[in-house]
Amino acid sequence: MKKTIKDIAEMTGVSPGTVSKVINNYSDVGESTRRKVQEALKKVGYRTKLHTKKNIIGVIYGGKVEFNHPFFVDVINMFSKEIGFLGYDLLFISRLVDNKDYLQRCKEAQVDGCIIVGGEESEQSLQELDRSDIPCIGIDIKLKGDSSSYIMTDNINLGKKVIEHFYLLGHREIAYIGGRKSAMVGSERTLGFHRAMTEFGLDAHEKWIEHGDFSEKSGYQAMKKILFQSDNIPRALFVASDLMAFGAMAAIKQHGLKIPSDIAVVGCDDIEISRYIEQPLSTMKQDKDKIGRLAAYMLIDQINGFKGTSSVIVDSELVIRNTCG
Amino acid sequence: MKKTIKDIAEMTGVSPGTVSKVINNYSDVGESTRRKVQEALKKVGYRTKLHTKKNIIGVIYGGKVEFNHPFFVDVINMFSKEIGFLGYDLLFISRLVDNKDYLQRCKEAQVDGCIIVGGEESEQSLQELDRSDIPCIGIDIKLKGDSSSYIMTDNINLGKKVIEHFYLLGHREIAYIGGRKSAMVGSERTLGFHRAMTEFGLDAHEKWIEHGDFSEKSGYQAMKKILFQSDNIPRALFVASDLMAFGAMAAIKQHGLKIPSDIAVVGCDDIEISRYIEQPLSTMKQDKDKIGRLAAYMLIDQINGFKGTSSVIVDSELVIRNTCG
DNA sequence: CTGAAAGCGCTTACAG
DNA sequence: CTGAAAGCGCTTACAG
Repeated sequence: MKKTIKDIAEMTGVSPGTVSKVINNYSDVGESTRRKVQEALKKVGYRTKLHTKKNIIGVIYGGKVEFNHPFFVDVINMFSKEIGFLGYDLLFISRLVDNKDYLQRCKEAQVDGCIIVGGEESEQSLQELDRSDIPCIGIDIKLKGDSSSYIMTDNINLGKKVIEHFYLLGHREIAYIGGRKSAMVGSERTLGFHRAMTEFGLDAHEKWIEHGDFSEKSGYQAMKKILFQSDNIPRALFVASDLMAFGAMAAIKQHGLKIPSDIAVVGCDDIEISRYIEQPLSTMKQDKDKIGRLAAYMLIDQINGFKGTSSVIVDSELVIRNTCG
Repeated sequence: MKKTIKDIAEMTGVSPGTVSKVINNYSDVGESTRRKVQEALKKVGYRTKLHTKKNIIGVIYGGKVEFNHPFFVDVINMFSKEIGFLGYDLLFISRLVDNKDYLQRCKEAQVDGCIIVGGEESEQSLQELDRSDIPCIGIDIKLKGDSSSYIMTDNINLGKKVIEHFYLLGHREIAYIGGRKSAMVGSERTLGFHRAMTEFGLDAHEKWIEHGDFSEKSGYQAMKKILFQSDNIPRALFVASDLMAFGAMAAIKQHGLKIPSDIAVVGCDDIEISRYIEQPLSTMKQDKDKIGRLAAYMLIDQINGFKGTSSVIVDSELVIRNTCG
């Protein structure tokens, strides 16, 4: 049975007008009355005619992530399938010229929850959304809000697995191309690299460490720097994204070096193209299907008020193809 | 100034109750009254509180198209950028188990317009949407409704270009793998193939013509059939999608034949992977950016009531890489 | 801080 | 087929 303001008023022994004021966040309501009414509203799941449940999930791409991002597109594909089965549609909030307020847009559209894909923890408008009471799930971005959680690959351990593999192959001279440090994903992979190097007693040669922005081009430029700045060349290279690895491989070949005999390369992500390219890339596979499915179920749990779900760290796996021993 | 039902009533010299009835499609209203009121509603752009403009575009994937479809993902990416600039968000309507009614979902969500991506003209729920008064743009699907238009590559001419290229290369024995005939895109490419063969005075060998469903696997199976069913093998192969071409190439290689020296292959779409694979695929490139941008502007024009925009046929271009002479 | 009451925008059973 | 009027769900200026 649909509840009205009047019902709530009766339940709480208060006038309909006062209930209306609570709903609309008027300031002239006593604190205890407000709480009492809010509880009742929540209990019966009160919704005004304009605010019926919309069954819409907001999707927000942080930073410079685009729609056709080779990693996230597969994550979101699986996410959309799972959440579609549960009756939800996906509202992709456009990035606007004037740095639009995501939170406001989500409220206008009355989304039931949000998924935030990539981007950086420092982005103002993402933080606002994170801190709001809209349930949010972050993919590769650490959300901290009370109604938020996130899913992220164990980026520190990921680095360790790569270095371990190189170590067992006998490589001691290892180079590294990281992503943007401002993104948690970037900084953690870098941290993982350094920790692993220390753990295996290897020197992280400063001239062999560069950073890009996860794009193919930036990987190319970073590798160029490494090859030109240093007198000797590394024997192995760990790159924090497959896209950057493609660029780095191009730079290596241009330099007249062979992969993997001169330099072994391991990327990170396992995007689809990595399997198809001329020389299929060895890479740290992140389980895109699992991440997408997890995100769907965690978000639904948040929406339904099962607070149990905290954040999840998923493991990664080395996929050996043709670019490392 | 916000108009109410009362204003409309005064404008048309009718009671507010009657206006309400027109708005809610009650049947007991006289035809002339109804028209008069509807005109007034339209003129002042009447919207009830529940029906303010939402600035949302519905996105519907027809048939089995998925979110990460290598061709459409780029089209939609460009579309979303353009339409995002104009202040719209994108609502991806989920495909539901019980063959949900797209039209109803679009009305509930009050989308301002729709883009329908792929799929087949015969799909019931797409037809309903097409025939509704919601502005729709079809990509690779022929919409016929009064408020609809579509964008499609010139698939007939596309076939001609491929055959012409083969012809000039001296190939006379040409095989063809088409897509689903129930999709306009599929049937037109097939038609284009046959017409071009006739035009160049070539025989379309029945055993060299197979059909898949645009997927990689179906291309593989189709090529297997062609290779096993026929005594002699063709010298050239035209495949109606890049994905099917990948499968066909695998089958050719398994058969111990070389591309392009034994069989020349040309695909269709120019998806991103085609450039990256071990043996980069020659293909008919469709201008994804242009299509995405066109779709955005045509849809906005429809929404704003500029009926001028009819459907658009875009041209394609042969991109020669390593699989044909 | 709270409620009684006027009012808004809309819908709908009913009379003609 | 049409309108006067009761009514619904909600908001809001005002009195206390």
